[in-house]
Amino acid sequence: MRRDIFQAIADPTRRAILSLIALQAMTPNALATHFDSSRQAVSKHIKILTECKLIEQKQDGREIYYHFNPEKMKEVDQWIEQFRKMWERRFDQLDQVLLDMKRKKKDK
Amino acid sequence: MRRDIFQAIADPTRRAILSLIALQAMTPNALATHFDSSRQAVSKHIKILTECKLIEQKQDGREIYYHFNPEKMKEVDQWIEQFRKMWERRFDQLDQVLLDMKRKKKDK
DNA sequence: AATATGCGCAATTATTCGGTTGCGCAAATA
DNA sequence: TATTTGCGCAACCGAATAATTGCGCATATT
Repeated sequence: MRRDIFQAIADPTRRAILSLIALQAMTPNALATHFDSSRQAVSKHIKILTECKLIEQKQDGREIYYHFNPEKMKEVDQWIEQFRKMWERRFDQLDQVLLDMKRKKKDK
Repeated sequence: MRRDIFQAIADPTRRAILSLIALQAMTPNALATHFDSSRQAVSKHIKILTECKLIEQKQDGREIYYHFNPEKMKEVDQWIEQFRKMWERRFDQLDQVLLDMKRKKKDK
């Protein structure tokens, strides 16, 4: 059973769940109203998200509120980090091109 | 056939391929030497990465060099963006706590 | 020209995934 | 106390995945 964050956010429904929960903690039933699939289907997604610590539960009577855990999402950000400099560098290069164009224009 | 970036980076082998190619464009054979699985298995991953534009091919004789496309990876970063403020806010709160502690210490 | 190499494609297979349905249990409500 | 409600768990099913194997086709190399 692979249960890492990348596999967790691979599913569009789970990404939607995360976006919703990030705004406000919700119960499985409340979440399910936002989707076409059944409560159980949503609950399965919730289980996966919980197992990889992207969300956390907090019992309140018979209701369970699921909260978003930003710290875990950081891990994705950290993986992206190795590539970030590449598109930023490309941006710098574009800046350079624009500067060169300006210079040429001035030289005319 | 779902072919979005999130599904593409869900596989650990594909993530490794991306990390390697980001450093230097490579051929399928060169890539395959880094993994236990066969060249064909690696080629399949390459195909998926190509289909969702995370990498691009450049033919050179009978060899095909695959390059990393940072622009596409940006899309993941943009999705993460909606959560970033949450862990940054939490960081701010920690700062606040530290400031409060300092103040209390001074008051003593 | 004959052989070797690099590669993509197609068929096959075992495993995983996302979904539904049915169940049982505890908490709320009548 | 009887019923309803919120929820997790287990069994099952079809579709998708990841990997292997075998093939054919170009481009190099001999």
